[in-house]
Amino acid sequence: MKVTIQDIAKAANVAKSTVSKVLNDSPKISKETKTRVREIMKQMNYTPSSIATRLAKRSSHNIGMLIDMSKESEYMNPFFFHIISGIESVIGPMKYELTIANVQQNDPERNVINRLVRSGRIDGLISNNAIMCDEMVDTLNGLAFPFVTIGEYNSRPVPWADYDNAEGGKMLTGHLLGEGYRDIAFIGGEPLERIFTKRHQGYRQALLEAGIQYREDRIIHGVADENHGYQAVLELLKSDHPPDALVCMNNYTAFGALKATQQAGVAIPGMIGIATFDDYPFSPHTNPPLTSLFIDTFELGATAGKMLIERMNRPDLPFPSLLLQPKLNVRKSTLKNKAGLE
Amino acid sequence: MKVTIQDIAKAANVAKSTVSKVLNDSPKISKETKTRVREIMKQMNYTPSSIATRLAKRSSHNIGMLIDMSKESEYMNPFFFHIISGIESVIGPMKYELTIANVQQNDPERNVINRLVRSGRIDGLISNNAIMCDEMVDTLNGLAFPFVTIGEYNSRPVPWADYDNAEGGKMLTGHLLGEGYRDIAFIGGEPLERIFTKRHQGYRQALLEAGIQYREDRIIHGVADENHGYQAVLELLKSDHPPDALVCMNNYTAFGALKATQQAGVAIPGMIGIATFDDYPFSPHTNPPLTSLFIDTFELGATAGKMLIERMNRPDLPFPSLLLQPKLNVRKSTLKNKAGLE
DNA sequence: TTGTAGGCGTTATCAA
DNA sequence: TTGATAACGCCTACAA
Repeated sequence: MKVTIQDIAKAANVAKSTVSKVLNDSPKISKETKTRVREIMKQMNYTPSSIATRLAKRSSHNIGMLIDMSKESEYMNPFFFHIISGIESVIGPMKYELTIANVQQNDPERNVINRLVRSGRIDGLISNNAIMCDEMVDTLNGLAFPFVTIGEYNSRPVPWADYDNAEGGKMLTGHLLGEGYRDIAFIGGEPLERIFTKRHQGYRQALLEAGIQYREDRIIHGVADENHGYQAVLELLKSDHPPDALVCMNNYTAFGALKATQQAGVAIPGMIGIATFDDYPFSPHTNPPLTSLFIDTFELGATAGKMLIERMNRPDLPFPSLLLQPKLNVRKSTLKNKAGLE
Repeated sequence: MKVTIQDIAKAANVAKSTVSKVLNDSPKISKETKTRVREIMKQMNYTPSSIATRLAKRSSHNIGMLIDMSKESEYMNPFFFHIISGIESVIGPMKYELTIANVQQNDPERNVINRLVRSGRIDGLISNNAIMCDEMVDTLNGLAFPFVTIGEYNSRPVPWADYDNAEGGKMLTGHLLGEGYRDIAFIGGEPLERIFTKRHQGYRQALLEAGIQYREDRIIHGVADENHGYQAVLELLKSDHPPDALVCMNNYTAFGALKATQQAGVAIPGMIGIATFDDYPFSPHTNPPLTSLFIDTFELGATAGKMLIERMNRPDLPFPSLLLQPKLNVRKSTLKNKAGLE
């Protein structure tokens, strides 16, 4: 069978409490005993049972990450690996584990809480803000259970980490303005989406600062996918006075926009500039390459991880929130001034 | 504090062993007691400690998934979410958890084994074959520990699930031949890579079956990334008799190939056909859209999950292995016969 | 510096 | 049908 602390104790001729102290490198144990016991542990290939340790220590040393397989996939998919890696990069060295749990869409949310939190399976929780809901937040806070949201969350006191979407909207729009575009449409996103609101806000502010009239009819709401991008832009280009630039909610929207534009025979970036949120790995590979807003999702994960650990250590501190800065990757699709040069 | 089985027992005026039996729905407990105890559990908001349960049951009810943040990211990135989702879709309903662990590259591999396996943290393991190595396999098998590899593994007895890369090679090459291409180069992949070997084998067989001479100099080895694809194809196109079609190791290679081809002013698919392994989400969005080989990575994950569970239940059965079939998504980049039609 | 005894929250084995 | 009691494998006083 598995070798236990008892076996080691017997083999070393000491009490198991002594072995335990060696395990935890207690200063009360003599150097000699330590080395001797360790030697034996090595010989017998002993690894302490983490489950027993956890039971005794009353801590699972485990962090949970919520995903929604059914719904989030399109949004999370390209970032998931990096986010996970980021989280793992900070909690791994601290000997924490990462447990991934799927949260059913219509399943009463409490289940996750019971399954993960109340059962003591995890000591802390990281979740996408799209999965989180007020009810869950209240339960979690009621339990004084540490958690962090990836993505801004405002309707409740929640610690979160996010990229500065408003600033991102400003950056994209500002860049387009700087290139000389003047009539910029915003494609994709539903009015009530948290993420849309922020991005749109930045867009609007950039216009304001440039002294350009904000036009409600330049905001084309809709699902942020290729099809909507395509349809929306097709429509726009048919109008009498089409915009001369587009800010797209994400790369899929931008694909649709590219397709529609090319189909309509409108030159990019000469006649129209296209910029987009979310720098997917393939943004540089479209035709023309897409100017897009890069967010370091590894860093985002790492930040969320750090915040969570911090929160677990000092639950008394106020809810923190952290805004990371995106980075604009300028590519051909918006280089009006150099159009045709390359 | 947390409410325990003891508290419930007291409140219900029964022994904690009775409560335990209610928890496990033992047939030896009367209906009345069951409902009464359950009522109290609900009232007191009781959730059994999963750690204590596990200690008592000697099972972690937890499955480990190995990742290599440092190295695999490029390969795994686009598939990771789907693979995880697939695994979770089968183990989740069985109340298993999924723990993600990062395996350090140069770290003596044993550490993972100790940390995860010997410590009893997990009951089963799923790993990419690129992370697995013979030493680890031997240790795992020596421990009679159940595990499954995603990706074929042949140098040791290992249960694995994979897509049929040889068949994929045949499909891509066969499709090109069917379109009338005759001189097909294979771009990317190192001779010793397991995955290259298989894909190349299918490529070769397709040529054989079509009665076309296999030419060693049509195999352009190298890292499967954009840069190599670009350089390799640029070189090829400069030669006196360039190939009239390309099979690329992955989408990045294909990007490079596209770029080089366009730069050289060679028409796709009229003058040259380009097809690639791995249907990334952006394959349809290149210019022209890339014919590529789709693999259902959700299904791959699910299959690995099922195999692992099966293996944990009946460790006596011989090592299974499963080959899933890829699907060819034909797009414009290889439609020689319809070139210019669209 | 080491050992003894009890506890962590369940389950499992017997008795009752 | 229920209840004591001893595991499970480790940790933590407290005692020696």
